[in-house]
Amino acid sequence: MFKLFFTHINQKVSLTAAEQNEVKTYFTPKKLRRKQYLLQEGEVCRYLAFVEKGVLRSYNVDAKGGEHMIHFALEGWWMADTYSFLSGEPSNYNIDAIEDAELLMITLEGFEQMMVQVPRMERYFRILFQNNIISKERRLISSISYSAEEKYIRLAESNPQLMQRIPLHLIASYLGITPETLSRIRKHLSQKK
Amino acid sequence: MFKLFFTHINQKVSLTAAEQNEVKTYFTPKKLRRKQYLLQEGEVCRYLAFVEKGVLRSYNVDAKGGEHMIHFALEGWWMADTYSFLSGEPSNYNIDAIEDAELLMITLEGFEQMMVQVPRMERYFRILFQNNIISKERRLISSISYSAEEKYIRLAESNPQLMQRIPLHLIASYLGITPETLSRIRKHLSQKK
DNA sequence: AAAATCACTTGATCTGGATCAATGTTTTTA
DNA sequence: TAAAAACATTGATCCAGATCAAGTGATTTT
Repeated sequence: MFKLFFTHINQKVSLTAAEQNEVKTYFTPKKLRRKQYLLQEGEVCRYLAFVEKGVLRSYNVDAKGGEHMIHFALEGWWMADTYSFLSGEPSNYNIDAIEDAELLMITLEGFEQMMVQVPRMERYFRILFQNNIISKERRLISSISYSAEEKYIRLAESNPQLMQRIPLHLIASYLGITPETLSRIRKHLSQKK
Repeated sequence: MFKLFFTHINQKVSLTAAEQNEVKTYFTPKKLRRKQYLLQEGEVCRYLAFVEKGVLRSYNVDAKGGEHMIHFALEGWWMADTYSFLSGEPSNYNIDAIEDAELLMITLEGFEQMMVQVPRMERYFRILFQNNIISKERRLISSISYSAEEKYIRLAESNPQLMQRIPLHLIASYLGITPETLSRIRKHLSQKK
């Protein structure tokens, strides 16, 4: 269950066997069926989840009932509504599984305790957050400075795995464009080649 | 010089006098005149800078010569091209001063050493990065899901200080809209009231 | 295995915000 | 303190991408 988990962590910081055993105690495994919610709008996000298997997404619903996909997480990624998780305020987002998933979850209390007890995990998260900032920055710039077609190309290049795993209408939503526009972009790109 | 700096840090973690003295040794002060560059496109971003005074911005220049403002930093904020700073790759961005500024700067080597030597600073940055992720997420959602007018309102509400300090055409650029559109939005909003 | 829902495509039309252009205003620089 | 540069506003026009509408497979549900 913790195989992928420690592989990922040990890529950034090296934990001793003792540290690994301690870290394990903070996490609870959970299985999620396709379409099952991990978090629903209005609830407080109680868990930060590591995805061992499957795919999660987070999204919100606007005034007109339109869904906007905010994030996704494949194997090896983390998922939560960071704001709600850290502040304890109710979330504006939903998180559910796009594919059956296996998660390792930690509560905020567990997380904070672990930061104190296992300094190397604080390092791990500092580094993880650094990298997260870099990729959010990339997405932000994409979203502000590029055309719909360029956004799609940049995403497809930086995350080719996604295209296999996530339905196109969700990719469109993630890019902030409509499925119709994405369909036309893909048609256009395939004709070019 | 370090007054605001330690005020900010001590809001998140409490440093002892000894820790403060050690932390100081990693930082170099620097003054920047209005319009002076801290970083130019093509250079590696060698410093992470804390803004003691003044205002910085980062921006890039697109193929058509258009400038896109990516970030700004007022007093108490940090500024760098995170990606270039951490990876050592040349930056695609420029950073300069919008107002005369006083900075405290640290190199990557200094930063990494400080993370090891002063664990409480690693905690500080872990928390800083957490919060940074939350605000980037907010901006991202704004940019994907809201109209130009809503984006402006959200920014004005979450960062009222900005409106006083930063010229409107840069605010427009930060929001990913044109100055003309921003001008019309502001006219429209002022007529409403 | 029929019905319902979901995913994707294609076409026609509409629109928010961009672009182009001109003018006024404020700030900087020499 | 005059000239130049930067900033902001307003108007006219244009277009990338949204919206609306309809149709075709896939996949899920019963």
